[in-house]
Amino acid sequence: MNRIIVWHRRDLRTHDNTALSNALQETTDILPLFIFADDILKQRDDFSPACVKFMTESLKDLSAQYERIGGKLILRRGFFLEVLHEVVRESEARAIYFNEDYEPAAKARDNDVIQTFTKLGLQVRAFKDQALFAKQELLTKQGKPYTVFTPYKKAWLSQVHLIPTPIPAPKHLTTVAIHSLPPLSNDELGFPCTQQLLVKGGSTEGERQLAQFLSNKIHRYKELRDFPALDGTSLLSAHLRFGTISVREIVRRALSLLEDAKSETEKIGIETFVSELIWRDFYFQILDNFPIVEKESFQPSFRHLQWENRDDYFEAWKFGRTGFPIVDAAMRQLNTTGWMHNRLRMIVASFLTKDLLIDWRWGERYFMQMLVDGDMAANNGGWQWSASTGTDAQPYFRIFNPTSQSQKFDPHGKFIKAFLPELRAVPEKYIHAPHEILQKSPLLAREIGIELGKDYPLPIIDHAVQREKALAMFKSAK
DNA sequence: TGAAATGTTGGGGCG
DNA sequence: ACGCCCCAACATTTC
Repeated sequence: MNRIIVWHRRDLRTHDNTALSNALQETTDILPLFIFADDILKQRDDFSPACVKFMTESLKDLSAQYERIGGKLILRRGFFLEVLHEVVRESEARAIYFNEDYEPAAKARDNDVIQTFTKLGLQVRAFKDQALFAKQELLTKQGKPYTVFTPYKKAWLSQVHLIPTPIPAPKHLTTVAIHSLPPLSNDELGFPCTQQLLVKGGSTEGERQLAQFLSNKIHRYKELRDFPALDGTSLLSAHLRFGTISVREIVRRALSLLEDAKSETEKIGIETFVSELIWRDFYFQILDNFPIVEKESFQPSFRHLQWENRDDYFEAWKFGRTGFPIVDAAMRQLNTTGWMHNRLRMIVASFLTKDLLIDWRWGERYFMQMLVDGDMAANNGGWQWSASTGTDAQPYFRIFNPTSQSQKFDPHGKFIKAFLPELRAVPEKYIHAPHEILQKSPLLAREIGIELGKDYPLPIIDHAVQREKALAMFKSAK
């Protein structure tokens, strides 16, 4: 019997899937498996309904892909090890193949699986798939993992020729008939989702999104990506999170566009986008090589910062009631759509940590509970960067001014007004700091019919004051 | 992948 | 004509 279980986790596609294509080199008798894992669903509070929704949509698409080529995706629910035991017994498979993961809990689980089933005589193999370079493939001259992005990026680019050519989806395989659950919904999984997601799951959708980005948007990526009112970003984050697209495929196509780029801006657009993918690899290898970052600041000197951690400020931040329009609009975008523009993620993270003086881990967890693309490595890396506690973090004294960030990146308040309808009548001049209407033009407030402090909150803090407090907090920790 | 504070320069008003 | 002051614009330093 030459039957291989291909255990899907965050690689919900059949094309250019390393574990699957390796299995197919040995047999066409494939048992594609996905486990709705109680290990995760029951015990973690950092997995979002939005993620679950994207995942279930992606599983439907994956299921259809397998059916098209003669196979069948087997869905099961339970604890990982128990389900794997069942499936191994029922299918009489000789091997389990999967794509490796870099989160501490997942690594522990996978080691467990390798140990357990190797002992039972199965062949268990883990493949690199979600990253282009991972683990310790790129090391400094001293033989240590990189902790600074720029030299990491240089090393990454010098090895770019090693990235394997993507493998097309298989044409045919067969799956033995064993029991499979019907696709489960958000409600059935205990994660009811009320958000209106901007992106749909599934690799069919991922490919569509990618094609659109590469043909229409990547050329102006550098110019437009910082403006949340514009559609300048790739919107591929959730697809990358669940592996509904192959990152190798993205890089290969981006680089081939680079070869025949006509203008300098076009080149820079493509390079900037690839650079973002390098950040993604960078944070995978940080989490893998320095797993302490999951729980603690990377910088030892910043592990005992005296955060104020005021609950009332945290609530105001979460629900977009801080009185800083750009922050509030951003948080409402997150709450209602499960996604937030990258520039805004930096603004709200700086605001939470350096204006509200709240521990970055509170924000990190809230993002994981709300984001459709929540990925531990990237989310943790981003938060630690913003909080100045991480590898290659911004210096602690680099503190965003929420109002000037707003003026710079949402100059007409178009994004703000899209998510804060109560401010629609506020003129451009005041949209970034509406409370100034009270001091500078009290008549205007009546004219536009808005009562500040009631219809929209007054600023809950004074940026200049909080900035000084943040500087003092960091200085005393040093 | 900042912002604020401080320093420098140069033009224009003015005695 | 000249020095002085003011201040905007820009540059540099500091947090």
